[in-house]
Amino acid sequence: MQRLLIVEDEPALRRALTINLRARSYEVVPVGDGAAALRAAATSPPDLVVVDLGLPDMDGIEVIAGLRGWSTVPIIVLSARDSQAEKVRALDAGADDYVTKPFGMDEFVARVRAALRRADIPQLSTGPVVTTPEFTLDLASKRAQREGVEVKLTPTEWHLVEALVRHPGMLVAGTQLLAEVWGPGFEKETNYLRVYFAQIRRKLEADPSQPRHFVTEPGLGYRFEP
Amino acid sequence: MQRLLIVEDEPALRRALTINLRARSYEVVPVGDGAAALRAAATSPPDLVVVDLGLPDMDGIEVIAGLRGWSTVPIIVLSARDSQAEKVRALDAGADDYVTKPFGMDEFVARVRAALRRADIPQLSTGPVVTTPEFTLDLASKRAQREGVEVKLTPTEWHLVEALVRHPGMLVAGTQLLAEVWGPGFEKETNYLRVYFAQIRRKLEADPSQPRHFVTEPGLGYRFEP
DNA sequence: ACAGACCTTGACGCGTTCCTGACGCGGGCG
DNA sequence: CGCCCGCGTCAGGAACGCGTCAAGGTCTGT
Repeated sequence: MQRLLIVEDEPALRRALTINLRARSYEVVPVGDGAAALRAAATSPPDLVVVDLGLPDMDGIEVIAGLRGWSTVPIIVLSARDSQAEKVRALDAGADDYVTKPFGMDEFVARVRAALRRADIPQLSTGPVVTTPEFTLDLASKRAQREGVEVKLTPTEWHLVEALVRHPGMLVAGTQLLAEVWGPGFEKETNYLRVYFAQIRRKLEADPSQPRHFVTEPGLGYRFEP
Repeated sequence: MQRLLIVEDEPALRRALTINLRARSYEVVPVGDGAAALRAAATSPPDLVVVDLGLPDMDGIEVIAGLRGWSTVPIIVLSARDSQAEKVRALDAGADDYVTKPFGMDEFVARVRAALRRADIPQLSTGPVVTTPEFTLDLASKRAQREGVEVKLTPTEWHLVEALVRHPGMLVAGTQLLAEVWGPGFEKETNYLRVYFAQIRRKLEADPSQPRHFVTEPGLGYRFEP
């Protein structure tokens, strides 16, 4: 989860921002003045900072400068002032975006997403990883290992595993898997499923003849047990 | 000098942007429609793209999507439409900033500066120097050495190495590499990858027939192992 | 104009993957 | 009790992807 630092002195707006961002499952650290903001950023670095220009204790520009001295965290500025000079000052001080009050919450959150996305590009993404006691699957980087040793899966095996693992614990009909992996029109080729699940089990399950994670529900479909 | 691609159909505004940005000593490539924009971006990649949402030949969102398929270049959107839904759509399609017309030139240029600055921040996880037990790559100064001795890579080889090394340990699809290095439309030319990876391995790997760092995952893509 | 480096393109051999059919097994049903 | 359907297993042939090599074409610097 990504942590956002909100620097806003007006309690009503601070509360509104906090609630809205938490609702989108960000971790939010709300503070009310610049000194607290710099302190919070230093102790536990956030992934993005939202700062109001009109703070009681110090100018928002100073907060930006204080952060930029040692951090490249994305900064979004909030301000009631709409003058060009003010925007230029904030952006050139190191802000990444400038939003004028009043603003729409949807737009604001979209700008937060954009800023996080831009900053995250170099990050070594820990993509969706599926873990069981016996093997782990990294769907993003297409890595699979069973009891520590790397296992190689073929393209169709990956495709089939993904289609099933996407719904953990759920029962997925064979026709649905066939349509997703081989395309519409292959719903009758249940042979494929038998052959490929046999290979997948041989590579990933401890006892391929008695699968514990890639389970067949006779007559219904298949299920992945985490 | 940094090159900016301006996509704006209205001649007056296109001219005004070009003049103002050239006055700040940017190199400006002005085009009038989306097709020309994608063509220009593919032939000589810009450092930043400014795109108007209201284009004669295609929706600006399509231009953004077309660029984002293979490039992470910063994109600033211009639009006369002020609706939140429109802004969210553009930002989520991959735009970095959204400026509503009419806008002040000073603010606009400041946003250009901010976007360029953000894109320029060196990638934290993979610094400009990549090191493995057998060879070292300095992406910034385009120098490579294997076991101490200098090795020369051609421009295309560098481009391909960069595209892959940017995601260490991750699997990168062949089509993605082709689009990034040769441009969109070359996704089918898998020959290029085989030829160039053979050359790269011959120059950098200890045993080119059994590569340890530039690994190919049959049917899936390629992977760089640090 | 010439030589060299670089990029593109095609052909060939090899290994792997995918598809297909056949066989055996076990449970449900008449 | 015997039949049938669904599932797991196995093996062989076709098709595909990859590595390698070599030749032609383009561009650059001399």
